[in-house]
Amino acid sequence: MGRAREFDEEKVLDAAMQLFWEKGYEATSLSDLTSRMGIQKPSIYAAFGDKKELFEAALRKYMMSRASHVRTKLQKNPSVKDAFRAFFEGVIAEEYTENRSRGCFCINTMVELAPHDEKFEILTREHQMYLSVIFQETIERGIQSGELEFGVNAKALSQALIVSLIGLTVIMKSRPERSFVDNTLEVTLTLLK
Amino acid sequence: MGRAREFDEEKVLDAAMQLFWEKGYEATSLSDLTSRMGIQKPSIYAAFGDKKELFEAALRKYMMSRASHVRTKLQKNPSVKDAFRAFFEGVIAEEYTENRSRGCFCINTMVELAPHDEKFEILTREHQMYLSVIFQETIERGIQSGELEFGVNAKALSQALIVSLIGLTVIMKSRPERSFVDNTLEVTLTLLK
DNA sequence: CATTATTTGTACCGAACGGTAAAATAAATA
DNA sequence: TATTTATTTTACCGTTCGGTACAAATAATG
Repeated sequence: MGRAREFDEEKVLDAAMQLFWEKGYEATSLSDLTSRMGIQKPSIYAAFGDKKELFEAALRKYMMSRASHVRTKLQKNPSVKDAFRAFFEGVIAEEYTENRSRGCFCINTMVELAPHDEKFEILTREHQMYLSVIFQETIERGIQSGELEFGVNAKALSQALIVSLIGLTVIMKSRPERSFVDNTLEVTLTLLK
Repeated sequence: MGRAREFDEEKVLDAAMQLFWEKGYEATSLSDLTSRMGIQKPSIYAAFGDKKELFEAALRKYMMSRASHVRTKLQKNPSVKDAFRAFFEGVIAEEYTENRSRGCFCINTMVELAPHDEKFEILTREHQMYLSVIFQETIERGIQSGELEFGVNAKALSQALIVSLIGLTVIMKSRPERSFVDNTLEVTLTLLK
């Protein structure tokens, strides 16, 4: 019964995600969204609610796919040290390949919205904690395999690596010389020694 | 000749700085600014130009005072390790003391504007590079005094510390448990051996 | 085929946006 | 004191904002 929806909900949500990711919440207008999503405002409201709810849906979608990507990448390599190196190098390469860096949607939101909106404070914090657990599991795998020393504090170390990842992601938005991030990565990876 | 200005340019610029620092560029309206600065829009335009120019002036003022504060803090302590620890702990305490964290105005701008405005890409990058030189000089002082090993790569290490500082500042916006940042700090400081 | 239920496009809402013209005000100069 | 020059206040500009009422369009149901 009733007219069938003409758009793919996942497709248009993905378009909204890209836009919010690039421009942030405030700087993205509904008119920007209708162009990019290819549907009109009433369709957006019917499917996702108001602008903030659409933003939240887009952010959740990002976080899901991001966490899964991180887990996959870290599990791919039998060596934990190599896995972290490859992961960080991948993040760096991505930013330096694209003409303009998008960084991380979650980090952008942590800066723009978390201090003024408790919902996003919680949402972004939980995502970072989740990533840090993925890091921790990887480190524990390295301890188990004997690649890392038995005495390593997996939790603290994983948290420090998350913080470095955030710092790297953020400073790359200012396009520092490549040597800056390369130096940083080398020093940071010595924490796994 | 002519009517004298009734407001203190430094005072009202400082008020604008606080506001932009808290809310960012897009989310701060001219109406917000007139309330906080205590002057009307034409006075703002006469003294500072348009919204972006006012923002830039506010950011420059912030960066100056920030760099000077960092230099002072690091120079105060004869021990380089203690100096870095005290500095990082100060940054952390500041965020956890205030009800809502403002973070760092420069970092906020790096996230919000640097990817879409080359002027702010350069401005924020140069500030971070300047801070990293201050870090580097401090580390070199530690090498000279014998507190740090002679073989330490002062430049790379200072860059890694800057990245950790950025990461810490950003993640605190999501109000993680105190143990998270404490762990991170302990691990990060091991880089100074 | 007529009815019903839903989505679509259009057109519009009041409010807020960044920015400015112009008159009123006040200080310094002549 | 009259004039000049700059600043302040007020009122307003056109545009865009997020959001919605409404009617045309379209699909499934009876």
